Amino acid sequence: MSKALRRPVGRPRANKQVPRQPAREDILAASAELFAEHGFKGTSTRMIAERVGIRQPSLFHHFSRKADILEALVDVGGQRILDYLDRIDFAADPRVQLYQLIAFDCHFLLTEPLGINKLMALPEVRNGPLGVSVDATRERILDAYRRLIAAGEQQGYFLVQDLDVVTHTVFGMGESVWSWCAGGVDDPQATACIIADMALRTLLLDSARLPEVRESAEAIHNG
Amino acid sequence: MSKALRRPVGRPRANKQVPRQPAREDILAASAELFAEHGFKGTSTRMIAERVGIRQPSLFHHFSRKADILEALVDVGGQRILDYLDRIDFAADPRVQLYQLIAFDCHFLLTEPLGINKLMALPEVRNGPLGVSVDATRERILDAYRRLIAAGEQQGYFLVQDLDVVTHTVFGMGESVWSWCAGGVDDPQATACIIADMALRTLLLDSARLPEVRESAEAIHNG
DNA sequence: ATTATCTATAGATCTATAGATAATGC
DNA sequence: ATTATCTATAGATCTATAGATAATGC
Repeated sequence: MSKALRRPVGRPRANKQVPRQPAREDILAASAELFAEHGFKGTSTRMIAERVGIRQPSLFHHFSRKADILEALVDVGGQRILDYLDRIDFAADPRVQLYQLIAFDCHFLLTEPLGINKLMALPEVRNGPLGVSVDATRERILDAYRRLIAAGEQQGYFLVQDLDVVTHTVFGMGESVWSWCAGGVDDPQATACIIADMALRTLLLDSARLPEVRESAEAIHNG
Repeated sequence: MSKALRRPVGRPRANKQVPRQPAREDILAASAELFAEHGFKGTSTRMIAERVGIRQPSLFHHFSRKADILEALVDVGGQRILDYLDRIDFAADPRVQLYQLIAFDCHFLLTEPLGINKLMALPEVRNGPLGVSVDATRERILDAYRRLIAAGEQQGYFLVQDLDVVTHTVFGMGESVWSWCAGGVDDPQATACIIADMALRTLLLDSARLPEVRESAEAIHNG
């Protein structure tokens, strides 16, 4: 008998279906979709439970408060990016590092299965009790962008009129994918490169150097 | 006696304060702030009423459903932009027209008093019953961007790798201001120009021409 | 014994309606 | 007479708890 068909521990579900993955995973996936569509307050625990295929109070066996579900989702999303930031080499060519950062950011947002990017726009995430940790994460990402852009300017590669405005705008170029890629995108890698290209053109004094920056970035990425 | 001190028609408010502007205006302003901070569902009619200084059921004298408040707010924001779109001259130099569109968009988002831009990110606006009209507005704005970018490419001014990706990203550069200008910005006009500059550099094959584009845009704007 | 679910429900909201009331306008 | 507010409240949620139950594990 395959393990998947074996009845799991615990009372069977009312709908008699056997879950194919742990309920916790199902809850997170269902909640991510619903929160993105209806907002946190606009999604009732009943709606989540219904999509998962359990009764509403059963949710509380896995998460003791509704807000904990949102918190778990946001944590997952933040961690992946923070891990990447730690691998940036701030001593290397800032043009190449920035290209890679933007491409990674876009690619992550385009491929991450739970659509966590959309959750970051929820007022409950930005202003709610989670606000503190989300803001800290966001600030760390922005800071990486800011440092790379400032370094590129100092080394004479970039034209920067106002560091803060430029940083936020470049950051926004990557983030903006979530607002329209809802249905996903054919080739996330290619899209990420187009956006990274555009971001670099925004900054480079000599945009003729873009091809070599792109090549270096891809060489390191693949090597 | 000044008109402001004269008691208005109707039963006095429980807090005994005399309103200085029509209740309807107060309700819209209070709701815009609260919706942006807590989301639509996360804002109760009681919270709105409290901020306005009236009792909760009194709201329904001005708006018969809570959703009507949100709808009124979104309509105001959309109309200003749509009016601008009608004034675009698609026969003129697309570089200049695009520069002006981006600058207008940013400037509007940075100065519009109710912060309506933030409301556009609410799931209830994007996916709710209002979705239809909001999507139509958004699509019309995107279409203006798309047409100008395509025209610029055809006339040999712009480099466009993928019209859709480029259009959304350029559009997103303007929109991204709402995510960080929460507290407002010192010089909205200057910020709008920096962002329009960046957007054009993203597209221009020959970025040395940017100053003349900017000058033309400003000349028309002031003329 | 342990686990994951179930049923039933308490208690706290939240939206909107009904009908009274206290002003101004004429 | 008209207006904008008020008080009181119905009816519909929604979150979370309590305690029962139906599986597996040993």
